[in-house]
Amino acid sequence: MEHITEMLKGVLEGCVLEIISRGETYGYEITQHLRELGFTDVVEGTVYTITMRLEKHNLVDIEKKRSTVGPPRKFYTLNEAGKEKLDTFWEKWDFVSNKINELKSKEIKRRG
Amino acid sequence: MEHITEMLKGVLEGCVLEIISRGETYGYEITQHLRELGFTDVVEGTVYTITMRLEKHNLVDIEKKRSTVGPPRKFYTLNEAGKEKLDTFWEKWDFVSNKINELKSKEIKRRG
DNA sequence: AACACTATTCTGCGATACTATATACCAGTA
DNA sequence: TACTGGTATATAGTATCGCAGAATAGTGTT
Repeated sequence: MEHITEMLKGVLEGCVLEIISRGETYGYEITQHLRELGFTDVVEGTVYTITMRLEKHNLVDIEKKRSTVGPPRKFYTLNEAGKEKLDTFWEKWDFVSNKINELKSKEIKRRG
Repeated sequence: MEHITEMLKGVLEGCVLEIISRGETYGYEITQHLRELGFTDVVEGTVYTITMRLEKHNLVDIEKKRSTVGPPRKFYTLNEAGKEKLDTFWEKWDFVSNKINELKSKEIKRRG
């Protein structure tokens, strides 16, 4: 699926939070998870801007570890604030997606 | 529900297209529909920028009609291009929302 | 050395929704 | 007449977010 850029706004960060919540991981690996999920066009730069934002907002803890296959990796884990942010994200997601599916399936009340 | 601004990016236009597809309507009324749907914080200005975009992209036909309760209304109907855009929107929505719900519910494959 | 692969970092851009405001039209009321 | 409130379009400016594209940096292989 292509050209879903705009539709990903506001949800990609939530997806990254969710992925990090499953266990410590780093940017490059997050990108691969997203691609496997089906968001095949996501590139490293995009994920980088998100992880940078998570750092800036103090939602993650960071640990740098050496790798045998390349430069050091920055491993992320969610801290308490990050977990709260993730919970809030899913609440918003449920709300918005329910409303949109409602619109998709239901008749609209028309005024006289 | 508040602060869902970013999550609405990319879907609000689709919602407006869907609302117009149900029958000719105008900006102010579209805003009210969205508010009734649950997007209570959507304001006229936001919808206006969307309808202007639809006009610019030639997705709607326009008819100006007088009103007994205020200034003239600009009624919109979807043209063929608009209907195609709407179909594409729902395809993208189904794709994205399925993927995200998948992420929400499933385990992630972890590599060794 | 040269190359391939992994991985992070950086910067500027375009698209979108929001804020705030201005303008205009009409009805009802004092 | 003047005022108020609801209806309705229009516009300028701002912030956020994902993307494109490239640079940089380690490590192992040839």
